[in-house]
Parts: sequence; C-alpha cells; structure tokens
Amino acid sequence: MGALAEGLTRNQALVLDRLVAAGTPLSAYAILDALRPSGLKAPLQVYRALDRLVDRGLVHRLESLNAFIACCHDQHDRTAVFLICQRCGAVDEEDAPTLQGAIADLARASNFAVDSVVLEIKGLCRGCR
Amino acid sequence: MGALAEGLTRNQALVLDRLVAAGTPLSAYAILDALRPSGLKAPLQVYRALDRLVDRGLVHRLESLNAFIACCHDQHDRTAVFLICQRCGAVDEEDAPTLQGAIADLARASNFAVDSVVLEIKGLCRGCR
DNA sequence: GCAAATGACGTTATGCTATAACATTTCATT
DNA sequence: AATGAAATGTTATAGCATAACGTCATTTGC
Ligand SMILES: [Zn+2]
Ligand SMILES: [Zn+2]
Ligand SMILES: [Zn+2]
Ligand SMILES: [Zn+2]
Repeated sequence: MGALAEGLTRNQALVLDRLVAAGTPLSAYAILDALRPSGLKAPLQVYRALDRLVDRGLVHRLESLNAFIACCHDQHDRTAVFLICQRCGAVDEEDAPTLQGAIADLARASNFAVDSVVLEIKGLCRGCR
Repeated sequence: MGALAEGLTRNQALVLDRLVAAGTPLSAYAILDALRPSGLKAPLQVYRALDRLVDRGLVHRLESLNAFIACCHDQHDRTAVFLICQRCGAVDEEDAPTLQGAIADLARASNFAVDSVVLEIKGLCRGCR
C-alpha cells in the first residue's frame, strides 16, 4: 500500500503516496486525476490533504509552479531551497545554511521579522546544462 | 498623465502607471478593474502589458501572491528580494549582493546553471512587528 | 514605393488554480 | 452516551492565466 508516515488519514496518505511516487512536482489537479480511481472526486479533498501535509513539513508547495512536491528530508533545520530545471522539470531540494544566514542579516537590517521564505531557483540542472 | 518611461505603448503605460500609483502589489484582475474606465476590457490586455513590463524589468511578478509590483529601482545589478508583510501587505524590494553570492555558491555545488531566482520573504515589517 | 515581417491590439472563449459554504461523519475525551 | 475537534463529502463559486483568432500599425529590406 505505502503507509509512508504515521498518523495520516486516508486522503492524506493517498496524496502523499502519489507525490512520493512521482518524485517530481504535481499540481493539485494532477493529483486529483491520479487519485480518482482511489475514490477522490473533488479538488477540495486534495487541497485539504495538501494543507495538512504542508503543515507537517511532509510536502512543499512550489509557488512559482503552482505545484507540490514531497519533502525528501526527515526534517528541516534550515530554509529549503529548490533548484528547478526549466528543461527536464526536475526539482532538487536542498537545505541552505549559508543562505539562511544571509537572509537573517538582510531581514535584521530592515527590521523585518521573518516567518517563512520562498526560495526557488530556475535554470538548468546538471544533466541539462 | 504620467508617462513614466519612454517607449511604452498605451496599455503598457496605463498598467505601469497604475502599479506605480498603488505602490503595493496588485493582481492582474485588480489592475483590469482599475483600468476599465480607461478602456481596457479583457484580462489579456493586462497580461500582455505586464509581460512586456516584466521583460523590461519595470515590473516584478510576486509568485507567492499571484500579483505584480512596480520596480522601485533604476536597474538591477543583483537578484531582487521581496520582504512581504503578512499583516499590512507592504512589500519592500531590496537588492541582495550577499544572497547573490550564496546562491551562486549553492548552484555551483550542484552544478546548476542559474537563470532566475524567486526570493520572497514573508513576515512582519518594521511597523507591524 | 512596396511587400514582408514584426509586434501590439481587440475579442471571445476556454482552461487551470483555489476556496466558500454547508451538511455529515469520524474519532478521541470526558 | 455526550461533547468537541478534526476530517470528509459535495456543490458551487471565485480567482488566475492562456489559446486562438483576426486586425492594425510600424519597421525592415528590396
Ligand atoms: Zn523538505
Ligand atoms: Zn534538467
Ligand atoms: Zn526591481
Ligand atoms: Zn506591515
């Protein structure tokens, strides 16, 4: 089946399984289409599951793609950074301790209290450049 | 009238003027509604103008807001960073030389060729924290 | 000049992304 | 069992973005 994490509801597990199996970003509607055979019928079922998964840090939303991707780490000490290949669509998620520091400095200089960071880098991956 | 930059078409000038006057991010549809009295009627008129303005660097798209904001600089030597206040909606655009370097290092380590960077920081601004 | 190419424009229709609102169900706690 | 919290199911709607078509104006090269 694929119980990929404990304490997930059926819908949440379905959505997470699908994202993990894909390994690439999927839109909510792509997830919905993939899960119709499993009984999901409406966008809201997917969006609600995604909300919980994102809250738990098991899934990330990619703002510049309007898509979601399974987290490939156990936990995040640092801000996540996404390297998004514009040719093959691959997305590489990395922690960014150095960037974290630079962002903190920038925010401090502006007297800005950071809550969250969206950091998505577009370009060509190792294999496509 | 407000010819804010040379070489702009009528629609482009209308959209840019509106964004500059707002000083805050506006959605394409908010811009359209504001410009209906000026004769604009369809989303595509706004989106096309925005495309050109973004190409020229006169306007930035904020991915996490699905909105657009006028650039407050003459030109960009560095990647633009946006500090987005979640309480009052203010957006502060800054250059980020230090971050630029950290991003370059990260990309180099992954053998990734950077094309563009989306960097949007959410939190509380100076006045709202 | 004039034809071709280019780019902006106008319009209609369509598609993709996300949430509102409401009723119902499930499950843990008391 | 009663309560409350969270998840679910369903329908409808709102918000964001582009496809596809034809037209018009400007520029470029002959
Ligand atoms: Zn992650
Ligand atoms: Zn690639
Ligand atoms: Zn700018
Ligand atoms: Zn504020």
